[in-house]
Amino acid sequence: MSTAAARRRPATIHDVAREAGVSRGTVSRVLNGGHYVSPSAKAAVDAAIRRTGYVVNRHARSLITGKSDSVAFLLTEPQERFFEDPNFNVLLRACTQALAAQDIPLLLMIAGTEDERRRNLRYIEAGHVDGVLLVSSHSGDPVVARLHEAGVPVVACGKPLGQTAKIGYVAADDRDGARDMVRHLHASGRRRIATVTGPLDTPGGVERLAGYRETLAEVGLPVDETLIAGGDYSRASGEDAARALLERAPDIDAVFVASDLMAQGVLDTLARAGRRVPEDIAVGGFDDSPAALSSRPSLTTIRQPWDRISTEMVRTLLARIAGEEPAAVILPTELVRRESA
Amino acid sequence: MSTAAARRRPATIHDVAREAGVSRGTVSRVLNGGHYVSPSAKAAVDAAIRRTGYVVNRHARSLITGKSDSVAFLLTEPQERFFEDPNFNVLLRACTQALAAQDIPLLLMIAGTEDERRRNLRYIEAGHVDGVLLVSSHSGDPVVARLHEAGVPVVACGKPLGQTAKIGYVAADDRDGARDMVRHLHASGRRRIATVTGPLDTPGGVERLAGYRETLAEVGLPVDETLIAGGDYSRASGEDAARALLERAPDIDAVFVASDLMAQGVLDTLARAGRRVPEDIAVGGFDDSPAALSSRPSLTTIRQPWDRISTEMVRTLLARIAGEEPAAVILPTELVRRESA
DNA sequence: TTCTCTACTGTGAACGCTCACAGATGCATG
DNA sequence: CATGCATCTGTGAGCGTTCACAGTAGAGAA
Repeated sequence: MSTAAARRRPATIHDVAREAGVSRGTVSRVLNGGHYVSPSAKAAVDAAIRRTGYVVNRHARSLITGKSDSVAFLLTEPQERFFEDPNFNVLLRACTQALAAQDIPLLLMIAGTEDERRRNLRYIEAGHVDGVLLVSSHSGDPVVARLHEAGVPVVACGKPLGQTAKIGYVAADDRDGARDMVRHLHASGRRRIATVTGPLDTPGGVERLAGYRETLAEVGLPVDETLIAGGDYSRASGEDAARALLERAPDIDAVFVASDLMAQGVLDTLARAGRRVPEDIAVGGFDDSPAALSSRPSLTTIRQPWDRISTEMVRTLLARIAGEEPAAVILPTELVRRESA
Repeated sequence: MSTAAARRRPATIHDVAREAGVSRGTVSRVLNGGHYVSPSAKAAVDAAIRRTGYVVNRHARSLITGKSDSVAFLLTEPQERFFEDPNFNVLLRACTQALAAQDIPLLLMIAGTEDERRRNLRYIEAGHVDGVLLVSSHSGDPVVARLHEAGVPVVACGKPLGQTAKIGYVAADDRDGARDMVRHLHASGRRRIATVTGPLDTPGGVERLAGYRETLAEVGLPVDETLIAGGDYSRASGEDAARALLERAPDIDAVFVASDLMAQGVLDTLARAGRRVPEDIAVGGFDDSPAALSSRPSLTTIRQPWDRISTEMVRTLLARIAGEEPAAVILPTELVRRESA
């Protein structure tokens, strides 16, 4: 403490009690809702708190209550996703702020490697957090089962695939979003509509493909398997998929791409192949990420309500912590029309 | 606890002691380095810990040690930056992992609004975290002074501007990076080298401009103020700046842009104005963000060593917490040659 | 009056850990 | 044989809360 002001010993509930001329118990009651406290006592305590600058010691509180009043944001993605996907930013930020509004700190945990996974699970299972906001897309993630087994309240972002356990989750209506996009492409006169899927071990990948299939059937278009190319949400995989599609089916007039990032790759490949967008081929993305606006042409896409997803995740998790049953929340998406379709 | 396995009462240090046939004190010593513990006792305790699945209760520990063994990552940026800037992702992720390696959780705090700022400061000043990794670029941020005053160890990302207090920080060598880029442009034959600056109340903005000026002087080129256009790191500001430059000095043959995002805007404007890159005008960026690779043409840029910045921030902060004096760490940048220059 | 009920208040006992201290043991030294 | 020292071990106190409980006072009912 040589260069900075020394840290004073912070005021305790005892100091406040003495200052206010009441007992610890009364101060504690004021702190926790103020029931069974006379107005005069409450006023005295409030004043004493202000005068002393008292802030509860959460460690002491947690020690006795057995709750930590904190929540983990656990990411079990391979690292690249976290980098590339701009949605994580929004999600993380909105969750942090929704929690901050309730004075609950968010612990960020990243479990990329097996070692990190073990360490984080250990921490969580030790009861150091009251609940977990889980971002994990791959099918059959062992972390999900482990957390459930340990009895830790969990809310996932997106429906956890391949889980027997009943886990609460919040997700955008991927299937409906895909339907909207394909309907839009069809309504604008396209008849050879291809798709680039996301990874099929993720809920988004599966659902968006399902929506694509359903809509083709609905409008009476044949589902042609050569029009379906697989991607992994990365830009590069979009380029590859578009190349494959152009080769297998040069007559396509539209592509529904399961993410904006891949759509950028598709646009690149199409440009290189001399196809004009949207004149020759319409392209629809998914996510409404910043990339959608900055790409050339700008992307028609499906907006996922990330801010609402975040607040719902937090709300659902807090309810779960309070003892409610796990629930699934599906939120509507929105078609955003721009230049590419 | 209806749907999930009930949470068992976790093992305490007492349980371990009984299981190992020693006292609490001995277990505690094993937990904290194992000094003054006989090999046989240590072995018994280790075995007992494994058998009971014991994990320390950090709340109890913190209550007596007065330390929290956690660190805050505090962001006092206006929100947009957090979204747009891909560097935050890398920084945040690397910090989380560097801390995780020491078993120190990271609390994510975002102080966009005044209310959030107050809340977070209150939390930090109450001693709920041992130190703060601070990301705040604007000059004279009151948060910096407040934290310093409260005696909380702080390490900033980038030199804090307009602070009288001595704050430790870690930064890339912005000035040197700018020098490298301008030298590179000069070496490739360019003689009318313009620049688009970052916001001049941020260290990056100031230093990169300084590097630009120094290098022009060094190679004997006149510093022409009409060749300097201001930006705010956003893509849109890059477009505007490029337009202004083309108008004021149509004969420029190179632009050093202080961020990749702005450089993308510059590329857009140049393309619209019919200038070819790099044939007519060379463009150099800064950051080596993903955008640099995906832009067309790909951007020659300056890589900031974000992974090293992160690990150094963590290392410095932990040292600071351990009582060392605040230090400044400047890390070298690297020129990445691509198509645009 | 006496009893009951409600509103309020204070007190001791935890929560699980670390730290200081006291004590024990063994070995080298005087 | 006493003394010192280093190594090892157990014990009690206390960190700052909350919670259960006991207790007081006053109002209203019997």
